[in-house]
Parts: sequence; C-alpha cells; structure tokens
Amino acid sequence: MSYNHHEIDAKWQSYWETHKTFKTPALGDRPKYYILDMFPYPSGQGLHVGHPKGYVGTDMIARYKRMRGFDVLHPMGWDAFGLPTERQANKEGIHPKVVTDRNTDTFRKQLKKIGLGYDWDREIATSHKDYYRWTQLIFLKLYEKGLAYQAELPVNWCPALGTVLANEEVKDGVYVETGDPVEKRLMTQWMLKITAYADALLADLDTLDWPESLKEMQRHWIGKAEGARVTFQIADQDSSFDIFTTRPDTLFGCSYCVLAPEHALVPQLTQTGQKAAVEAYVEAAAKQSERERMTEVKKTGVFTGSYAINPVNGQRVPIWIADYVLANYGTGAVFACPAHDERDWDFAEAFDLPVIEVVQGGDVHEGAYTGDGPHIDSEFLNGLNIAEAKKTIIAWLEEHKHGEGQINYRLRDWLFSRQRYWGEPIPIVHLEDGSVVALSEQDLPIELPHLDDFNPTADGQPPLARTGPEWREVTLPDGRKGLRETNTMPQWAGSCWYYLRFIDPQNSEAPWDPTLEKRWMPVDLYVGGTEHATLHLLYARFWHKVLYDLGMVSTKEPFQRLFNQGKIQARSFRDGRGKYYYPQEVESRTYTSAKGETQDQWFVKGTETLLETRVEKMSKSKHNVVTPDETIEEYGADALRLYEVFMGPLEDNAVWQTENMAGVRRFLERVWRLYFPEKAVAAQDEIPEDLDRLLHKTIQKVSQDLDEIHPNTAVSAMMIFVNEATKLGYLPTPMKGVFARVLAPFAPHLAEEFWASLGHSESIALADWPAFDPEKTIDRDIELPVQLNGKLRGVIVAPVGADEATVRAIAEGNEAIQGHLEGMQIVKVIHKTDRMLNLVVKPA
RNA sequence: GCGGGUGUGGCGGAACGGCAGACGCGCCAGACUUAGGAUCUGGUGCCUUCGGGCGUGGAGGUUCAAGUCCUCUCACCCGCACCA
Repeated sequence: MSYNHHEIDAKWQSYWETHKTFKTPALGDRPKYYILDMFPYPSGQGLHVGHPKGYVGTDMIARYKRMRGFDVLHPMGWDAFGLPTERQANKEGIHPKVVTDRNTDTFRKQLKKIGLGYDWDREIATSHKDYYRWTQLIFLKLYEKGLAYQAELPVNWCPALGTVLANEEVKDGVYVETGDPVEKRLMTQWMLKITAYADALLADLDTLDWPESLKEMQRHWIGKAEGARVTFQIADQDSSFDIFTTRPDTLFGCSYCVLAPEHALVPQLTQTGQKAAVEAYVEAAAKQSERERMTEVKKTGVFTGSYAINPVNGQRVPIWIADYVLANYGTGAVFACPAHDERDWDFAEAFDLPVIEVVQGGDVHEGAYTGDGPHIDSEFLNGLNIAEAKKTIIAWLEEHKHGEGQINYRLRDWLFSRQRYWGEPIPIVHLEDGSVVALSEQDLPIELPHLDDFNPTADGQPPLARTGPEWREVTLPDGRKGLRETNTMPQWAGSCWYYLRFIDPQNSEAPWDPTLEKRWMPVDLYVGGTEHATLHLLYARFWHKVLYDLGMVSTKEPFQRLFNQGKIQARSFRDGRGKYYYPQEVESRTYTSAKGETQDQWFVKGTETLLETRVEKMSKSKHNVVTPDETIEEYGADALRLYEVFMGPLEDNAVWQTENMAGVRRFLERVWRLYFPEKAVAAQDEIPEDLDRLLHKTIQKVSQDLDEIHPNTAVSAMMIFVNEATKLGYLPTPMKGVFARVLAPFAPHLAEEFWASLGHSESIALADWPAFDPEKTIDRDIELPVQLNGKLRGVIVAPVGADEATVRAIAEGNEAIQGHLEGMQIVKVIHKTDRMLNLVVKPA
C-alpha cells in the first residue's frame, strides 16, 4: 500500500477540527440546505460498519451541496436517555450519566475517524438539562392545550423491564426491542392525545417526499375508517349500547351482537343462567397474554342471555361476548353480519348462529361475501349497491335518531409515562387534595435528581419515588403542597424535537430563535432506517403539528424529504452445536460428497468441523461484528467511505465483506499515483480530447447521481475516468484540480492532500464544485447499433447527429450488414438519431 | 389474509422502451519482478458444427424493438394482522 492513510486521515481530521471547516453560519446569504441523520442512541457496543452507511451518504451530499454554494446544516447529537443505558449502568454498578458520557465519547471518536463533516459545535444530548428543560417546556404546552392527560386504562406492562410501553413499541405481544413479553394491566398513566391530530397526520402525508412504502405504513397505522355509530336498545332493559361499523348497509343482515369481554355493560347483561360461563370467560380473557390471544385461531365466546333490538327492523338478536372484539377500538361492541363479514362468519359457524344474506353476489353458505352487489331483504335498501346503501342507511339512522355517520381511527393515544429513572422528569405536581397541577416555565428544568439506587421501589413505585423530601415535596407559590410526579418520559420524547434544537443549540432563553427556525426549517433531507416508521417519525410529526398550531414553528411538517438507507448485514458461522465462530477462524473448502458432487463448504480452519453460514444482523453474540475502526486501520477512512456506498444502492440492504474493500482501495491507490507518480512523466500538460470529454461527462454523471442519491454509480463513474487516465499514463495538470474536487465529497482526506499539493491553502471542502461544459459531454463520432428486424447485426461508426440517409448509407456499406441484406428488401427504416438504426426487411 | 417491494453472470450490482451485464469482487493468461495478498495489460454470461443460436424467475401480450410497458403466474423479503 503506497499511500499512508494513517498519516493523511489524521492530518486532515485535525485540520478540519482546528479550522472549524464545517461550522454552519447561523444566518447567511446563500441558500440553505438542512440535511439530517437520525441521531443515534449511544449504546455500549459502539458503532459497527452498518451504522455509518446513512451517515456516509449524507456526508457526501452535504459536502457536495456546500461546494455547490449552499449553507449546509449537518449536525450530530445523541438520543441519550433510555432504558438500555440504565440497564448497563445497573450491571456495572455505575451511574447512567457516567455510562452515557462514556458511550457518547466512543461514538463521537468513531464518527470523527470516518471523516464525517459535522458541525460539532452544535452537538446536543437529550439527557443534558440544558436540552431537556425544553422538552419539559413542550410537555407543559401540550398539557395547557389539553393534549396531555392522565387516564386509567389497560396498558402494556412489561415485567422484564419493569415499565409500561406504548402501543407502537409492542408487536405480537412482545417488546419490539428485546422480545420480552408484555401483559395488559389496568394502570393510571400519562397519555398524549395524538388522536386529535389523526386527520392532519394522515392528510399531510400527501405533501411529503417520502418513500411510498413508509407513507403507507403510517396511513395504515392511523387507520381511518368511515362508517356509522349505531345505538342498539337492550331488550327488557332500560339501557342501550353503541356499536361502530363500516358496513351499516348490512344492518338488515344482523343476526347477533358481540361485546368485548372487558365491556362495561357485561355484568348488567349477564342473565342468571349464564353467569358462571360469562364470568369464567371474562376472567380467562383477562389472564391471557396478548400473544396467546393473537395466536388463537378458533373463535371463542359466550352468550350473555340478553337480547338487543336491531333498530332497523325491531328484531331481537342475542348478545354475546367474545375476545375477537377489541375493547379499545370503536365502542368495544359490534353488530354481527355473518353473511358479509369473515370474522362474523367464522363465529356464526362455530356457534351455529344464523347467516342472513343481504348483498347478492356470493354464496354466503360457503363463506362471507364481502364484494359489492345489489342489496336484498333490506326494505328501503333493496337494489342499491354498497356505496348507495351506506349513504341511505346513515341518513335514515340520523333521521330516526338511531345513530350517525362516524369516522374512527385505529391510532390510539400515546402512552407517555415510563416507570424508569433515566428519562425526563414530568413537570407535574400531585397536590394533597388529589388534584394535579403543571409547574410553570420558570420552574424548569425539573432536574433529574441523582440516585445511587435507580431501581423501582420494593412496592413497585418508579425509581424517582426513592428521592427524599428535598426533591419530592413541593410547595407552590400559593402555599399549596404536593409531591412531584415520579414517572418519567419515554425515550421518544427527546427525539420529537431535536431537529429544532440543532438550529439554535446553545440558546438559553428559548428552545430556539424564531428567526433561525424560519431560516432553516424544514429539514430538506432526513436519512435513517425504516424501523422508526410508526414510532419516532409519527411522534415527531405530531409534536411538530402542535408546535405549528402554537405558532412556534413555521412549517406544517418537519421532514420534507425522507430517505431510508438499507441495512448492512454480515455472514455468521455456526457449528452443529450452535457455537458461533469468528470469520478469521473459518475457511471455505471444496467439498466432494459421496455421490461425487462438489460444492463449496465452510469449515473451522484446519478441521473437519462443518459450519452452517447465514446472513444476519451484526451482533456480538454471533461473532460477526465488523467495526469501522478495524477497517479504517487497515484500509483508511476514504476506502471505508467508498465501500459503504459502492456496495449497492444506498437504499438497499447489503452484506458486508471486508475483502471487497480491496477494490475501492485499489481505486484510491490508482488516483494517488496520478497525482504523485512514482516515475516522472513528460508532457503532463497536454489534454487529449477524449479524456477531456470524459472528464466533463464524469462531472455531469457524479453531479446527477449525488442529486438523486445514487452514490454507488457516482463512484463507478469516477473509476471509469481514473482507469482511462491510468491507461493514458498521466492525469494532465489542468485536470488535477478539477478531478480532486469531484472526488472531494467521497474521499475527502485524499482530495485535501491533492488540493494542498496543487498550492491551495484553503480546504477543498470550501472550494466550488466544478462546472461541466454540456458541449463537451457530446461525442464527435459515435458507435451506432444496426439492427435487422430488431436483431443486432452490426455496429457502425457515424458522426454525431447524422441523419437517416447518412446512417443508412454507412450501414449498407458495412460488410457484416451487407451479408444479411443479401436477397432482402428493406420495407421500413427506423432511425433514432445517435441511438440506433433498425432495418425491417423481408425476402425480396 | 391485506399493503409495499424485489427477482439480471460464480458474487455485489449497471442499463432515458433502442448494443443486456457498466463499475467492482473473484477467476484465467501475459508483462515487470531480490515469487509479492504489489502494479500494469488483456480476457471472462451460456451453448456452438464458429455461420450463429440462446439468455434478465415462469407463461402469454403490445411494439420495428421489452430487463424496462400490459395480463396471468411462481419464489423470496419487509410491514400490518380478528381494528368491525
């Protein structure tokens, strides 16, 4: 390896640091470009090569935009509050703050070694009181607007973590991060009324330049359903219940009603004879975990003994309870039309309930028919299709006061409190009289008190209940006394607004200056993984909309354009007993089976131990982690950067193979030799026309690829150019400065070295992006494919822009083509200038 | 089941409806060399009777021309999943 990357990497990283090369002017005359990475959670594991894939991509674009004349805001910080840190601290017997500082130091060091051009003066951490005082302020604003409230409701309780979790954090009955099981518990918790913004969150998705798949995920999560609320009277009782349905047109097909087992009316509806069965069912449903409830395939339920009156025709229908009806969606009760709803059909079949067809088009004895068709046996709906019938029945329900049209959302309010220590204290006081008051802005920050033991208390109270009276007890200015809230905010709180703090990170008077907010918002490009689709990205949009309504921000949406970088995985090796091996412990050998078939197989080096190999997420336990530090040590930061993006499209997943870094390293070596040749080369000033043309094409291609976030093909274009220059034997002197600037966003350390060697004293990061001459991207002569009946028969050389007659004459003079034309007559000629010539022929 | 996406050499991947396989890895050959995991040059989809034929998961279709557009179908990945 001919160039010393250790020396060059260190030299320029220290130059950037001392010269503050990437410092962003708060206000300036140039157009702004705010490009943001999803900031990391600083775990104890440090970074592996998968983490910086997105960071490298944004760094290239940020450097490119800066050279193109933008003021670029490209900051980095830490999502520093959270449970994993608390657990790590517990394990090591040290304080979470110490762990957080140590972890962020590691992360920062690792990021700097990659040569990422962040404005480090803007670094923030959500766990600093200078930051979270503003998180608390936003909470107060939410509270004042009635968007934060306490409620007793069934919540997701995770015993392993000792805390409740939000809906969005639970999937298949387990916590998405750790896989620990979650159970339902009735608890009083802080909630944020995200449902008040359901419609805006849904509608404004259309204005965003986000991947369609991600928008779909949010749309589905919000889950807008248009239908009707219908009131059913209970027979022989002076009471009623409401149901929600999206198919009010099938009310004439109702054969029974179902309430969720948790429904408040269940005790009242249960008739003596059914009491034992109902109570047993309710109890069993309560005990069952979410997971068990979901994996159950057969429908279960119990008849209550009571009947409801169908408002459309006065018929008595039995009321059942069943766990296929969810307590926390709609009204927790449904009317069942087995003929036209699959779930109701399954239930009706299991309990032998009647199936009444009201929409024609299917065979309702075979299964539910959910398609469209004319209504029958439905009085005034007969003959109408679904859409018409819905409209008619809703008008009828409203006229007769039996219900009304209603829109329902799948989205639930956000459970916002956690029974943990390492999070933002909630600025609330519980008074002696049982009432709750919010503290005022002047009281902030409510500092997280130091605790040596930050486990929940023995009687199950949150860790902050361990604090002494000096923190816990509060006397308000008016003399009333109370105790501080001991729940803390979830990890998502800090990341809901960090992109705003980056705009004005040191402001001690306000969370941000409105002038600066107007200057920088919205984020022009936000890059991160898809795993936050219905978590961070939904929560942050919600907060932003509240801030917009409060007049604190000037845009309706925070992240105008979103890009999801793909994940990086790595091969893992495991023997028959499940033991994992490091890549350096294994080897690939050709293995010949008894049948004589050969195939490549992996073995433990020097042994006959056969290994199974899989592509998996990088993880210490699987022995397949590759760190940026080790690859930089061997190949240099620029090679790592190039390989991160050269593996494939930035949005695609990829499998890491350190061996393949040799290719990009070779490319860098070749570039190095063009700038610092081993042997003196004569005639370096002469510019061959072909190479000049190629240079202009390269600038064009690289510019376009960076605009479109295709760094992989940009690298490929630079390789083509360098290969040509290498063939020529030298890079003409006038081109050296130009190509160095093209290379600068990708391999900034080398580019700086080249730039300095050309006599420049300022960083290449601040140089202008080279312009290309469109004239020079056009070839003089081109190779034109000639087809006969659509089949390629030859390639001719023609002047650029040649007309059909010229091209045809050359083609007909071409020996290879002549052969094919023999005995044929040309019936049609298709000529696309500079693209191709197709002669349609038939036997003469 | 519903929604979204992906299928191209030995491998990662390129291709405004117009020369399929750019670029890179790997492999083969050669050059230079105090054999080195260095560098440079050339080659490398498959079959072939050396004319050519066949090739982008599969089957049809549109078109002078299809990896690209349309219909059907198979496989895999991701998200959601009793939301009435």
